[in-house]
Amino acid sequence: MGRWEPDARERLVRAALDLFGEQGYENTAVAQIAERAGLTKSTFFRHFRDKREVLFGGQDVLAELMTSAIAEAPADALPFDVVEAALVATAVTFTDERRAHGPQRLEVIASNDELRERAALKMVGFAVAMTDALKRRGLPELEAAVAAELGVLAFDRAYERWLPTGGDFAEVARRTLGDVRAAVAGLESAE
Amino acid sequence: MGRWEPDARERLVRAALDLFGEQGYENTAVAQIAERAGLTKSTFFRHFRDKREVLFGGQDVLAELMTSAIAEAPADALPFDVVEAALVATAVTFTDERRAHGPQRLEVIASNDELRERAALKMVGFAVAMTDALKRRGLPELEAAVAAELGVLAFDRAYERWLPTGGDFAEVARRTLGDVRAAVAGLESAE
DNA sequence: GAAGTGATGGGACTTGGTCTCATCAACCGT
DNA sequence: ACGGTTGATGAGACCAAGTCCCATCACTTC
Repeated sequence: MGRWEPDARERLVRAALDLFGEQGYENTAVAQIAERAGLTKSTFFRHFRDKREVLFGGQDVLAELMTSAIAEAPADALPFDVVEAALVATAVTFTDERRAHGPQRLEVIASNDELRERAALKMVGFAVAMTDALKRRGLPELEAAVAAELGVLAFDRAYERWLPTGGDFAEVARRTLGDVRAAVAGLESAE
Repeated sequence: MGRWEPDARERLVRAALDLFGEQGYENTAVAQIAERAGLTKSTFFRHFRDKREVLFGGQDVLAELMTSAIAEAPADALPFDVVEAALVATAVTFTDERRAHGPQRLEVIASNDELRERAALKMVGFAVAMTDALKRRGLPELEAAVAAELGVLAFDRAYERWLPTGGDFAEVARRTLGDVRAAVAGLESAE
């Protein structure tokens, strides 16, 4: 594996994050990101499908962790507990290093339509992955979809809770999913 | 309001749908769509923010219908009933003419990543709109979000149910939301 | 040391999208 | 009827995203 400087991909991510913060996403050209990373436009697109993707690395790993956890959950576990296992399984990826550039990343995403769009697609991807995994356990299709959708909602909120404080993501995820469950119960019972 | 031929916007939509069907979305250039509609690229982008948007007209109207219905629902209505009112309120837009090019539209969207992305964003838009409207009624934030998310799920499925058969969308929406409610209840009670 | 492999550089090319200016049809008031 | 205004369109320059192809270089292996 011939290389000049190592970690081209990570260097691109850092350069992108910095430049987006300095000048905004739209005012930053891909060529400029590559240049700051000591690379070229060609190499950038060899590492990322498009300009947006540089902010969404590793989402496929998350989906994989979720589906594995769902597949391996005890056969008699209740749907919500299976979903909880899926969220907890992603905790290994929520490292301190990831937390470091988290807020900056969220800010950039919030500032731009294209990026919000990509974020939405990633969430849908999680929902689809979890739905399929739940169906494979024999859960009826609609129940699987509902459970997955609520799981993604909880995951999203858990991330936002975890970012400022840090700590154990698994714990935050469990608590957040518990809140969602309570909210569901609240909807069912008349007020 | 000076014009040469009327209905430029609709002509663009028709031309786009036809060309996408014939050659695929990616193999169709905006200039080509405009040409078939007897217009130019400039005019296309005056009517649509980007190439994708030509397939997603009127989504803002839907969001508006939903939020209005939620705001005007009886003060003592239960959350799920408010959401039901929101879905039912959109029925006026589901005309036979819209049903005509529905399948073609769905097929094109399914064929392309960019378009699935845009579709996902539109759904998120609905969810946000409904969440806000529900919060304005005094519903706790998380309950509002959960109710909205489930409403969007039902809306999505109702549309796919309605497309092949046609008929009264309001009826389909009510039935679909009922199914979602039942699924939620199924998740809560042990199996 | 020669051949092979994998990542990179470089540049041509297409197309989406923006911007600016000119044009033309309809409308309006006198 | 006539000139001015308005609003939609045409035309073309321009930039950046993304694709493609081929040359190049570092590192490995035999």
